[in-house]
Amino acid sequence: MEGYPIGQHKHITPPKAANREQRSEESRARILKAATSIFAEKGPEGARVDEIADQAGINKRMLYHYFGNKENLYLEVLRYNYNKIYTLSKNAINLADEPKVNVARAIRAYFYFLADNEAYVRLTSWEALCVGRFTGKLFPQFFDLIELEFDDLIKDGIERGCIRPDIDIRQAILSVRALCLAYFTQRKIVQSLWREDIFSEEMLEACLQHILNLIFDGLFI
Amino acid sequence: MEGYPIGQHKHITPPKAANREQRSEESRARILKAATSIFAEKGPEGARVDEIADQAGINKRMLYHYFGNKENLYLEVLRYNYNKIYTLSKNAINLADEPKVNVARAIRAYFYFLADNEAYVRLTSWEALCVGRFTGKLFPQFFDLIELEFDDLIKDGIERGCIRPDIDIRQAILSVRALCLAYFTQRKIVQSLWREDIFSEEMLEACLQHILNLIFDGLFI
Amino acid sequence: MEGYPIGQHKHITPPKAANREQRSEESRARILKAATSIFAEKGPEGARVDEIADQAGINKRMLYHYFGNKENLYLEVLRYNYNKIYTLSKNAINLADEPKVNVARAIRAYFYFLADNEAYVRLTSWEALCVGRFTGKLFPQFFDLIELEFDDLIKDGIERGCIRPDIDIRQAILSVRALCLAYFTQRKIVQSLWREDIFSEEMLEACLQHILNLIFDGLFI
Amino acid sequence: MEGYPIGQHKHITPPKAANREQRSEESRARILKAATSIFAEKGPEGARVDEIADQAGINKRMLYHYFGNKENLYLEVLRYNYNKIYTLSKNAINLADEPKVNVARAIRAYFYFLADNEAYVRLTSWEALCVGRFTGKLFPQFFDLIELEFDDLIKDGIERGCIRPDIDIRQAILSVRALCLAYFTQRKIVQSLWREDIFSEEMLEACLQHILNLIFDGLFI
DNA sequence: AATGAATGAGCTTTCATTCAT
DNA sequence: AATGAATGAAAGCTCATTCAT
Repeated sequence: MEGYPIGQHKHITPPKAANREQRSEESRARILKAATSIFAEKGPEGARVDEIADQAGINKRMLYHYFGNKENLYLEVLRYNYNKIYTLSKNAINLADEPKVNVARAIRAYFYFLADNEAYVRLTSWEALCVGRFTGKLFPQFFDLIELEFDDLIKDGIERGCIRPDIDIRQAILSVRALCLAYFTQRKIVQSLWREDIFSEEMLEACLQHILNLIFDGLFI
Repeated sequence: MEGYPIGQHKHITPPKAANREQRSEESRARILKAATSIFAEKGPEGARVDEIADQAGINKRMLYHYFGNKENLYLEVLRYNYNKIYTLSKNAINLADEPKVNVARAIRAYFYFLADNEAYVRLTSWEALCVGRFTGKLFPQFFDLIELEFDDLIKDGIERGCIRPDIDIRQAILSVRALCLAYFTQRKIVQSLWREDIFSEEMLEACLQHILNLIFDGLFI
Repeated sequence: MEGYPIGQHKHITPPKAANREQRSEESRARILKAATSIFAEKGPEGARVDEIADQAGINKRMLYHYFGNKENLYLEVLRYNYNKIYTLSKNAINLADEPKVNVARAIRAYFYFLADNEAYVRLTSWEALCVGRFTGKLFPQFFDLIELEFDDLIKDGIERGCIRPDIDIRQAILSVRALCLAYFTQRKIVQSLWREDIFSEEMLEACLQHILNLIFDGLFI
Repeated sequence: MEGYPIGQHKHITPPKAANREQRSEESRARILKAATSIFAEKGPEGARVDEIADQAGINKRMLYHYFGNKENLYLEVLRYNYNKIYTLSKNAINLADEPKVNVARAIRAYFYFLADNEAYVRLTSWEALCVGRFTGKLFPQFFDLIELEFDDLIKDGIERGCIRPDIDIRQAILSVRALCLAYFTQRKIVQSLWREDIFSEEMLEACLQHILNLIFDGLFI
């Protein structure tokens, strides 16, 4: 629609084909983006194919051309969004650092990722609820990866004597995950209870500190 | 519901009206029960009125007679199920005991309530996601009530010097809630990761202990 | 519900039966009244049996007991309301008077009857439209009666030389009927066009005069 | 609808888009036609969407695609049919002619329009009855237009001394309308009373003459 | 005579998906 | 590659009517 950058449309040998491919890629991306926002907002059952097509600005038929059907599109949306967090967790850990530093950094990274990615937060929530009805088979795989990632870290912490040796790693991960997600899954409810703006820098940081304190020291003295 | 005044329940002539009313009440209850299970399972959008009527063993028309429409039925289901936890929380606290004991008892009660009431767990999850689309105005009220309940308890704990004075009560409640719920909202996913049966007595108790440890001491030494 | 008037329940030999009959008659009447107003307002298709029962303050089941079904109730309503006008037309004509006086009196009686009986006006309108779908076989009978009534009057007028001899009686009746009905069938539309209150005494009289002028002299000079 | 600019309609390559648009327009028209006949026959409440779709030979879904919902379709039907008469009334009056000629011509045009457009006759009747329940807001607008149209004509007649000066224009219009409509709204009833075929040329002309006589001279001598 | 509970058929409307170009 | 028109199955809801007391 915006046309080609001037002087570029002759560069690649079979221009039309390349162009087609490019536009095709663009369409796919637009669909995926629209689908992400709508599936996140309304869930796999509430989302309407028409609405997605509309928001993507493409013909509904193309959506079927690229993604087959609604369920498959939903799956693709999940895959697309889950990949984001995977790359994230990879960079958070550096075994050269102290365990506490690593854990704090990983939690911080995760927490702010969630703050920035409402769609991700909601998609995982929908999936947790729709397990068995609408896929729900994708997330466990990612959980496994994360467990793998943290496994070494926590074992290292236990060896170095700074993490309780009786910790169940899976439970620990689940707990951290739950603590971080809570603010964002309950976003609107929480917002209505708090007086302040939850998404202010200070508030987010305060929440994160609360979580870190809890992880490191518990609520009781 | 109010029953007969004591001493009268053996009178021979069964009042016809009462019988009618009783059957009506029974039907309402059957609908509510079926609706609870199906709304919990499939959410407000995924649930089908036909299915609810079928499962309740009544004619769909009666459902509309008693509850007006689907959304209102959903609301009634929420009300009905939320009331359960409200009465629960009322009985958990006894300010004569030590704060730690109170907190442990309240968390335990809450945790096992969740373990026993999958429907409740799922209903709150749906509501968190559907806020603004399908009601979502009911839960905050209950949250308020719980906050009120715990407020005194935690303040008492702070005064007695066994709870960190810098604790934000609302965050603390949110965290405890999140930690307990996590096992059950992620039920199926978790189940697929754990080898053992999550709902075995030992496993449940282990999970609860993990949460209590975390609350009392954190993960780190 | 209000009980029997004190001291009266022993007067008539089989008291209960008489009373029953009386209450039964009362119920029938209440149903008929409610049905009239609702059928008039919403037509045979728009009317709801529930609404009629509600407005009559009786159990829906009784309505079926007394009238069999909706269509039959509708028919009974028509019969009941058509009878009113029949008795009316009987008293309007007196062959001793001059034809012009008779006609004026008959039209006046008819016009004011319509003004007072919105239900009648609307019921005939519905029936005209629903002919073949919901009865519509009742009105023609009444039309016949009226024709009979007027026949003599107009023939008399023709003989006496004050009515055009080439008049088609049936057309004349139809025209008068149409002219009178127009104000009331178009009631709401007309009301929205006129500034004044259509149902004020003066306005009604003015309309009637217009019709009489038209009948006696036409619009043109 | 606007057709191709003259001289272009023989171009060979049939533009695909145009073809599509054409088919779409055709479907819309088919729906409108079927809806007209069924709404006219059974009224806004009695008409069934399924029946309309069937008669139009299209899938019910398209009906909703084009017209949104039943009520809106009904409105569109009214608009479509009311337009016919509007264009009619525009051409009937020519102030160069004598008032009597103009009035006779207008009435004649109107009368035969009604004879040819049973749907129009019935639609206005339904609307008069359903005012406030199903729209009923469209007709008054057209009445206003017609009033405007005739206003000059009748004022002219009064000035020239051939129309009674005390005539209320609105009443006159209402009366003429009522007289003409009567034959057709009461069509089936009338038919059952008359021996002859009402829609024979002679009969129609006789009815029209009766109306004109009434307007010009009244029934009485 | 009177009633509340119950029903099945049918209504309007919605949705994911496919056809034809 | 892209599109508007079309579809059938199913959803939520309503209604006249009957059952059981």
